[in-house]
Amino acid sequence: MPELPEVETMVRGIRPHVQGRRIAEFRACPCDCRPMLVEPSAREIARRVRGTTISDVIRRAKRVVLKLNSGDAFVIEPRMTGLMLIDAPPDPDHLRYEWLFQDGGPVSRLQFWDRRGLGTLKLLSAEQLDYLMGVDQLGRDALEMTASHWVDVCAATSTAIKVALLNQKRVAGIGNLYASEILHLAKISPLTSARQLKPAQIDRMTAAVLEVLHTAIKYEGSTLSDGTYRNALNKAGGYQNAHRVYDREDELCVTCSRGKIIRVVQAQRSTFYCPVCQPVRRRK
DNA sequence: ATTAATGTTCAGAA
DNA sequence: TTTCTGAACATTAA
Repeated sequence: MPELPEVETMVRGIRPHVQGRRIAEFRACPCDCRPMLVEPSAREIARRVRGTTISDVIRRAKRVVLKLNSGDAFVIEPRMTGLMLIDAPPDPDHLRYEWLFQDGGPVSRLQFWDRRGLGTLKLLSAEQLDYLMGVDQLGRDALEMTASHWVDVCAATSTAIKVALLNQKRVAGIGNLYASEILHLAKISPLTSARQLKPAQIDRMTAAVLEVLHTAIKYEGSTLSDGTYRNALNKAGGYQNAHRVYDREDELCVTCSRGKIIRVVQAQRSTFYCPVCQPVRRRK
């Protein structure tokens, strides 16, 4: 489920291990497991990156970017179940691609694991990366959003605010889990039309986005009951214990202690909220 | 034993 | 133009 906090955790976790390292080899999973979207071909990528050095590791929305001193950059989208791991124990079922570093010392590895195989890996030129970094293809990063930016985003659509938060062209980085958490903290009904949000609500949402995402990063993301998500050292995150509404249907609301958390479906995704704290119509 | 659900993204239809 | 639907895949729960 990597959303912004999980991808940020991946980036912070792998950076000290791979920044400045020379790529001895890039290769697809040696067991030739299920294919995954990769551009160009794995063989062509291997040819282009052999001997280059990873100059920087950054996050763009929910993607991991490995910048190379050649100007090219790897862009990895974990999507549902992708992981970036450092020197992980062997797991031929989940390993998709790996980078080998030698640098004169013992071999160490960066690996991309993906249980479901929905993730993608691309090698982009500097020009292609510039395009990806702009706000045309992906919106402004959620951590960079000010109240004024949110006013613009909300004015631009009449869809439900929960659905708008998931649109990566409007704002980049928020996914299904954190959208529910943010709206509960902000005391906004997920069913409210984005355009109908009052200034006070937008202010609360602005603060809630930063509070929820920064706290989730501090706890190294959420590992759900299926245990899929892991940090770069293959350890589970801790933010799931702080979830206010996500996957807490029928539980008592932690804020008001009166409402029961309910689950509804919006845009074919589960939304969790407290009908007492997050009434559809604004109070007073 | 089938069906629904799960984190994300995008092509194609409405 | 914008918004909605289904598919990509693996695994688990009902």
